[in-house]
Amino acid sequence: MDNEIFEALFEIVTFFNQPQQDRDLLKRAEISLEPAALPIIVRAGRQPEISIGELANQIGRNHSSVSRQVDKLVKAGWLMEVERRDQRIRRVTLSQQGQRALLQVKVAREAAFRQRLADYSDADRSELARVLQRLAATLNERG
Amino acid sequence: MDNEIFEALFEIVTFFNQPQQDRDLLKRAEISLEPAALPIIVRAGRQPEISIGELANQIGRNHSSVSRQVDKLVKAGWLMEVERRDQRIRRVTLSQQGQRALLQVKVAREAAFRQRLADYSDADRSELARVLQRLAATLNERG
DNA sequence: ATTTATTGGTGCAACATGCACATATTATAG
DNA sequence: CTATAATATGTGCATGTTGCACCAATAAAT
Repeated sequence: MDNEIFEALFEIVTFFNQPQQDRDLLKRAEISLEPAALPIIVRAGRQPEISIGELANQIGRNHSSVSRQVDKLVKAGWLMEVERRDQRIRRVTLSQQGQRALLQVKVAREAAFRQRLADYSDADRSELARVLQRLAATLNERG
Repeated sequence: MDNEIFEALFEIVTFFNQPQQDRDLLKRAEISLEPAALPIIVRAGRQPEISIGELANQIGRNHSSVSRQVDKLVKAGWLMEVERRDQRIRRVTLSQQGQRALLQVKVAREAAFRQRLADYSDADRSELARVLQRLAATLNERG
């Protein structure tokens, strides 16, 4: 049965992994943000004061690459650097502009998604919300 | 409530979007496949006889880039070219080797995922499977 | 038969990435 | 307290990937 759960999840995740959607989205929202930057923005939104190393680790790119991407995003005003307690660690947080951008991305994604749920009754939605929320919480435990 | 559904999905999708996992995975499975090639393999698995253009559109990269990636994957034996009915269109399908690789990736992802479900009872799993399968089917309707 | 549209391949310049190494800071050992 | 090790990031450089503009081949439309 875990197999079925996983198969379905694989389909769902694959469906959402369509950078083309994000491009159109960013264009429509008139946000001048390269799609390559989105993973950084998303993670900065989930985890304020995230460090270069944590970003690199989560996104799966070399820290040097992430460092240079973050340079750009800070310069462009999407991220803000936080005061350094440990001087080695550069931590960044979404700026207000960044938060607005992330929100717009979510809203646009949601709009595209909402259409697909047309056939769901209120009870269906309620169940879906409950099940997904638990799954999200489970996945985010620990690591 | 749709908002909550979407928030949870966003979290779940973000969790799975960790290329680092795929790297480790491919290494453990001893599959010499660059992570950049995975989206192509995955989509070829979902949609046999997929064309360069469809791949490019779904993955969000330029067709020229995809064309060159596909060159490599064919050369390396992961993909097979299908006989051309329309001579303009190059269609590819997973080779047996490619199918095995995709399966291994799924199995490895599943193993990492399964650990997280430790707290789910059989009933919980059953419900999760049912709800996710319906969602996956809903998302895959039409285009 | 001619024109138009579709599909994808190629040269080229720009950008992004990883590696190896350097630097700065903090933690640890003695 | 000092010396050493560990951590976190930044930089130069070589390599790889990407998109753009254009071209060639094929198919569809007029």
